[in-house]
Amino acid sequence: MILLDYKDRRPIYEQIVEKLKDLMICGVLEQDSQLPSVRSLATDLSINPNTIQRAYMELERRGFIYSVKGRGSFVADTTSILALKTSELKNKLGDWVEEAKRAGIKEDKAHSWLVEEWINEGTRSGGGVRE
Amino acid sequence: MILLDYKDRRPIYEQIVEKLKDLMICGVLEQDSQLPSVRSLATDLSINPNTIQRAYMELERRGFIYSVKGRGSFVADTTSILALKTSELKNKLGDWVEEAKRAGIKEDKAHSWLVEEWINEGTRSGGGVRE
Amino acid sequence: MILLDYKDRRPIYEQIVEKLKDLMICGVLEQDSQLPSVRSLATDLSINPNTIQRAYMELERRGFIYSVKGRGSFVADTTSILALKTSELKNKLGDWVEEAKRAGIKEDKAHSWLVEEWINEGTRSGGGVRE
Amino acid sequence: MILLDYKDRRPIYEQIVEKLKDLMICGVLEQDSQLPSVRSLATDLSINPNTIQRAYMELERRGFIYSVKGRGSFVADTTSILALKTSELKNKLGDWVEEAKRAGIKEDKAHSWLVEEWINEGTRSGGGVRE
DNA sequence: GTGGTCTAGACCACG
DNA sequence: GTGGTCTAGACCACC
Repeated sequence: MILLDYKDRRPIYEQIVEKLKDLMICGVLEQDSQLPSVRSLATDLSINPNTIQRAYMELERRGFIYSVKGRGSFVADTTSILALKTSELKNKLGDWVEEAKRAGIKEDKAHSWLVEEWINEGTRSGGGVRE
Repeated sequence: MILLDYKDRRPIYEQIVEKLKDLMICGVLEQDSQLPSVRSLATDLSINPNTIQRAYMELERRGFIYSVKGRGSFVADTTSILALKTSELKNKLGDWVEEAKRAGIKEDKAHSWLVEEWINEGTRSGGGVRE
Repeated sequence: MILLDYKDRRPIYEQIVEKLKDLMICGVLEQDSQLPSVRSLATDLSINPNTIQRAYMELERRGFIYSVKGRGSFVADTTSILALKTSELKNKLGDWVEEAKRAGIKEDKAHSWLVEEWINEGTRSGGGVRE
Repeated sequence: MILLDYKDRRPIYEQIVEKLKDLMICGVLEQDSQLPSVRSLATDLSINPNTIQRAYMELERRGFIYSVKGRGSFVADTTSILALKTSELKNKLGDWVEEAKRAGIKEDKAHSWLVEEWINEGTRSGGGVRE
């Protein structure tokens, strides 16, 4: 379900956080359903349980999951998860706009790029450009 | 000319790279004009010369500047610089689109956000999303 | 009669302790009336009997109930229960005051907050501060 | 500067977080001043550096400090720190009020307790009542 | 069995 | 030197 990329500069635990966040948003992981246990996911990915623990801690901090000692970790309210994600995305676009403006990009150019990129179905390698 | 933000999580050398890139794109630093020497910029910013060295190395690797041993570092062909920057920006937008699609954002929603964010003149603090 | 909140970080047995304490103070559970048996309450809440056992043990330790081997558990003297609860509350306020003082809060500020918070009827979500 | 209480049920890293937060609020640690390094504080308290690391991470997350790789950790903007702390305290008082209401405490009673507890100068043992 | 905390020691990126 | 990440293995609280 999760594939780690060791060439990626981002820490392992962050990759896990992002991937699980995506799975929750896409609806693969349903509300209040149980996540794999810290230990089992660790052995599945052949990494240390502490790394998973850290990822889960981060997800709980951001309100995506809730953990119950002795029982497990569970997916939080999915509607609020979607709201969180949407707000994140809008912020990211705002950052991009700011950068594009500084580089002298015009608004209509940006719109035409947006159209163009929207068509590209899975053309890119995946996971972000390391410029 | 350059202001460092130590609260920024990005490494210092990366901040310098970005800032110099911006200055070249905006036309403040003209083609073939000489960049400040490693040592002088280091003392100006009161940081370690190694850090400047690393920034210049990075800029040369990406094709934004060229260095001549014993003479200094110079701004590369600005048209190609602009092309590089433009391509970077487009890639970033592509990454964003991919992420937005995964989150179920519709294309017209994205366009309306783009319009909205384009209006916001300097509303955001600057430097990246602390999600 | 009791609703468990698995999202709450506090252990289940502690939630039960608190809830039963509240019910005794409010007078829903009268003095010397019998509490539900460990097994029946466990099946009602669909949790492990051990957890109920632990909650009852805790309540007896604190003097809120008394157990008779082979007969069941019973509500203790409600006046002393109220006294216990009152003393607990006063201690908690004392802790708060100490913390507020350290933070430089003035006494009249605290009083005005108290007035303000007293008006808020059920505004807060319940269960503790996620600071 | 920091005293750990191993009898305290709270984790070590949380004690450190609270203590440092207090020191920043009281003004002992001034804005932008450097905190002891992860390693030095660890040896000072004779605990593992990872524990300090976690405390610092938590403080950064909450906006009390900022960390720069290779340079150190520093006290964030103290005015916003005070605002954060004030909001936390008000929330805690709100929780207390809710509990007091449930226990049938009257508002004037609460005010008289507040006055009373405010007078008690350091009477209590320190650190919170384990009921 | 579960999550949570702590220790010990390693390696990396940064300055 | 600094902070940050990861591993390995231990112990605790809870269910």
